[in-house]
Amino acid sequence: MKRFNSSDSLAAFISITSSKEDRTQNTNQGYSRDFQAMLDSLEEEDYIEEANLGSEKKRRLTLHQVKALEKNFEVDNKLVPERKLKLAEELCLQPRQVAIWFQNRRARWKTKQLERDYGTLKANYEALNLDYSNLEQKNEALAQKVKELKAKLREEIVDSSHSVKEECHVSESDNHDFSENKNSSAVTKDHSNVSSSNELMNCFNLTDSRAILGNRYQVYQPHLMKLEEQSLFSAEESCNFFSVDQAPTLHCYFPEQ
DNA sequence: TTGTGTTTTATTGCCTCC
DNA sequence: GGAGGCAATAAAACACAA
Repeated sequence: MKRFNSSDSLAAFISITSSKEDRTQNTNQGYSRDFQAMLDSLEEEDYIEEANLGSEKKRRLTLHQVKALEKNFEVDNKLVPERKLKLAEELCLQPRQVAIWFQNRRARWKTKQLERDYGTLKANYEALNLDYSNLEQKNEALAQKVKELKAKLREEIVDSSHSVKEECHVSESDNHDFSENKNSSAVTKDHSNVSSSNELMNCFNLTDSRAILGNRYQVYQPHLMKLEEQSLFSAEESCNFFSVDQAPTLHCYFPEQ
């Protein structure tokens, strides 16, 4: 527990009188010598009276004292006992007053530092928030674009499916002999009937959407199923219709192989 | 002049370190 | 256990609008 001792009162009195000196220096310039003396005596009476009454009224430090303390605080915000005593002596203050001033000054500095940190964090948060909003907008735009492209792709698939059906119907009537006259050995794996296969492939000369479609086989599989369902061709015959990567042949395409 | 909000000085109680 | 730091708080001093 820290308590004042008897020397503190004396130091307080010294502090008070020194404050008076500074104050008169600061405020009473420009008066006549007599008037100045009168003011000095009046103020001295006041201070002595206060001191005699044991008044413990707070007295603000003079500008000179505060400036000196601030300067020392900038050098080091902690006080070692030697520096405290030296400062107290230089500024006509109690060592305790110097210690208290530094303590309060540290508290003020800490508060300011917290405010600065808060400001920095707030600025960082706002910048980050802005970045996030921008990214979110870009993300939404990209999602919209993907949606549009998917819709477009669907349309193209539907269109091509219709055209395949129509073309196949036409082919069925035109090449009726092909499907009827052939027997199981008509289409052989030696690919002898190249010309007719070319014709057939022409029927399926689909719009080359290779640029759009990544995996043609998968994409066109439903069409293949429809063709099979309609019994337009045998399973073997329907093979390889969409293998546009190769020269049009009647090679069967077996994904397992 | 006065009420009110802010700043500064000082106290108190607790904690840590040597 | 004493010295010193810190947080919380009191109280005086100060600033300022009405």
